[in-house]
Amino acid sequence: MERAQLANNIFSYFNDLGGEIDWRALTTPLDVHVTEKGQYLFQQGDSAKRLYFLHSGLVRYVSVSDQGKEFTQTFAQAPRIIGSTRAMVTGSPVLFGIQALEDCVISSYDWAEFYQQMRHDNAFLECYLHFLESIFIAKEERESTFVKDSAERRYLNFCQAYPTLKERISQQYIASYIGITPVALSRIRQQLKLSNQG
Amino acid sequence: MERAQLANNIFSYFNDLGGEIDWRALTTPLDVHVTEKGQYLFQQGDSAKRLYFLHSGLVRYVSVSDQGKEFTQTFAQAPRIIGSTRAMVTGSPVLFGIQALEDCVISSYDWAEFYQQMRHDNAFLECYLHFLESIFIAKEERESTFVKDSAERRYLNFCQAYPTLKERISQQYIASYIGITPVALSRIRQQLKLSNQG
DNA sequence: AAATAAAATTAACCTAGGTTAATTCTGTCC
DNA sequence: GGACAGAATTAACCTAGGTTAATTTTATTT
Repeated sequence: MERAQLANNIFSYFNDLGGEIDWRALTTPLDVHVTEKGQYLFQQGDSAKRLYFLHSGLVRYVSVSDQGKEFTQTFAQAPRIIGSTRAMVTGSPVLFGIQALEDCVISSYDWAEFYQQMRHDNAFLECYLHFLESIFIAKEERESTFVKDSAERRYLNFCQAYPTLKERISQQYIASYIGITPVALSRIRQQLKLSNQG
Repeated sequence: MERAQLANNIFSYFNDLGGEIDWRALTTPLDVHVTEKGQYLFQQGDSAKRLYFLHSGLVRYVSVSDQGKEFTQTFAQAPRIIGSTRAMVTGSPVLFGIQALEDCVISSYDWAEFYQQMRHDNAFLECYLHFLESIFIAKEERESTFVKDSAERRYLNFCQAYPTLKERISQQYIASYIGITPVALSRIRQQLKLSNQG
């Protein structure tokens, strides 16, 4: 894909958030990354002060606990902004890695430069604001499902919310997304199968 | 407290998020609410399309599961913006109630009007954007603690992060904030006492 | 198609935290 | 200061999900 084409993907993604953004102020060069299935765009602990955009493919945000257990925070499908708001804003190391679950085309801008150039555009600020609102709402819903629902409910919710993802993602990652072990997920699926047969 | 004084509290809170906001565009009238200890500002399921500001006091965001169990999402201390971003943005009923843990003075603006009047001010957008970034980051950290840490760790984290809150809040609410029962929290405290004595 | 590796299932056992209920402690109201 | 209510503790028992390990299924590679 051409660089100009990639940039256009990003521009129209932002515009679709509800604005008429004037992109002429943007002169920051765009980087292109091709990440193969299984590989990491960046690892937990890295510095990741860039705004990434997933043009094609599928990734997961993985964070690893002190005890070495992997936990999937999010799945993200193209086309979408990806990356760590926290790392971009605070400059601190990322709390999760981004792993490609399928071959991906990803591009990126340096966030500080991007924001410096675009912050004077009202339409841009409004779009970015809507983006932040949407990811906040998603996190809030996720928080609620973790505390209120059983693992079985969380699995059913996932299947209902992401019927297509369910087919593209291996079960171990679904388990790590709903916060249980693959063994427990298998058990739950077994029980569901039995109870559905009546 | 005078209405003008209350409005100034809100203005300077926003300004402190890093901007020079021109508030002259704002003509929306401000409402004043006085909420006594134990009372609710609004209940889960209500429509809450206002931007609330907590001038004094302490509240918790409470959501109740289908099985009738209470869960505390957040504690918020004055001075702070409170309310539901989700309800303001989507217009859907709130997923949590706000309960006063101490007597509170709260004021509010209709969000849609407020935003309509202020959205043309770049400095305002930037400040609100920083606010959204900060609440998103807080949620992300909370998500991570829920999945990675044991209840004991979560309790210790809470005590370290909010040493003063710990004294002001009854244990049952701390338990519901870290996602366990009061009985379990009591057990954990007991174990900590024992292990600290060596 | 055979060989290998990775993923999913199943079973046996274990543990953190839930549940219920009795008991003590801490207010706060008259 | 006595009486009552709500909060916290403790104990006994229960359950969802973790752990380990053996077995089968499914994907990859040659």
